[in-house]
Amino acid sequence: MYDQLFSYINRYSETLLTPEDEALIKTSLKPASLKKKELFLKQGNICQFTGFILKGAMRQYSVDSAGNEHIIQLALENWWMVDRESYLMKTPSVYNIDAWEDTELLVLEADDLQRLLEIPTIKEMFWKMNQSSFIASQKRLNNSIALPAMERYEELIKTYPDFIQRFPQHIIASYLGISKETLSRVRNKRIQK
Amino acid sequence: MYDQLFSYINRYSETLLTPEDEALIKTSLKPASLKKKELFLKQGNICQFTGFILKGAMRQYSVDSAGNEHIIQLALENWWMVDRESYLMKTPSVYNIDAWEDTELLVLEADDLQRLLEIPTIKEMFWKMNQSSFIASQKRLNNSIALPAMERYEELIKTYPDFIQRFPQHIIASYLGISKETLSRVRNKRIQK
DNA sequence: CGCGGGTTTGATGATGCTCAAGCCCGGTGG
DNA sequence: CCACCGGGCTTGAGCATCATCAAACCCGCG
Repeated sequence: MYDQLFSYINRYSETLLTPEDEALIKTSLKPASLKKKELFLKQGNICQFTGFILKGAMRQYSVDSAGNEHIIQLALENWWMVDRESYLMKTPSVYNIDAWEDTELLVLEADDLQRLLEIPTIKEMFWKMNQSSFIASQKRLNNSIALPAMERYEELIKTYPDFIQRFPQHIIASYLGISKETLSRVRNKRIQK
Repeated sequence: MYDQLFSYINRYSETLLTPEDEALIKTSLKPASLKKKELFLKQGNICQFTGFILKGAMRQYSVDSAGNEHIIQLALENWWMVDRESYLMKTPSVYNIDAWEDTELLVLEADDLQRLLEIPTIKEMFWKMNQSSFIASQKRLNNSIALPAMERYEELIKTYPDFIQRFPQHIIASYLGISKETLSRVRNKRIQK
């Protein structure tokens, strides 16, 4: 179960984990599981855990005043899921996080994270993860202000083809910031070509 | 000149910079200046520097196939400006970065950054900066898919009131992902209330 | 067989864009 | 001192994109 995490970490870092590192990781990250639609984080609560997805699919989303969901982030196996702001600042979150499929996780409390960051290999992994999260977020932002619906969809297919397989279209639509009807029509037009 | 940077760093970290740290910083970050509209990074080039703004105002933007500019990021005094992806991966950038006002900077090459990161205080500062960059970017993304034009403008006024003072409206409009005409009309409606 | 979740299709309308014109204002040069 | 110019802002008309609402369809499952 932990091997999946270890090999993930080793892939992101120059120096491999020592057995002692692995032992510390095992005591810090605890197994958890979520049924489909079960909440991992509820709007208004403080995000207690960072989750590493072993198996399954999750969503992070906000709910606006009209009750519409807006998908901020989707995540599959070997992704980290957390509301960083709430987790780090211990402030109430404006987002919900839930499971879209039955999901197996390893979860990490904020205090334990601090201990883990003593391990250089771990620190390096999180460092790189932060970098790439920011870069990805900035790209998506650029797409969302610079590209029309159709091209945003094209981009998504190129960048995260798995999402299309694993999430229904109305989720994908929300992730792209368009309505499910518009996405449906966009897909029709694509096929015509 | 460097004092401004030192006090910025000290504000972001628990432990203060030592005189040796400061000496290393001085040899790593070099003064530079840009005239209004002068490019700091040109689309297609590799981003060579991270810039710390001592005085002035900068923009980072993409240009779409129709020739329209889309503002990805605005920055004022005590902000860092860089295309992280290009800078770190040494890949050609899809963005332009230029000065909107005459600007004084301290610039840092990627290799020198690695040396600086040996200093724990510096590492901690960049760590926190990465975190908050990501959080800010995610918030802005959420706004851009969840909120209509008017509310996005309200958010901007709350979050970065300085931007409104320092940048003309057509820049603000582009930052919000709307046309300058729409922003103009939005502002009219606001005043009516 | 009926139900629930998901997708499609059509009609209608809001939001925001484009294009074009005019205005305002602070230079700059005659 | 005035004319003109450029950059920025505003306003209006027409239009494209996309959202909303409603209905129908599809299909896997109890």
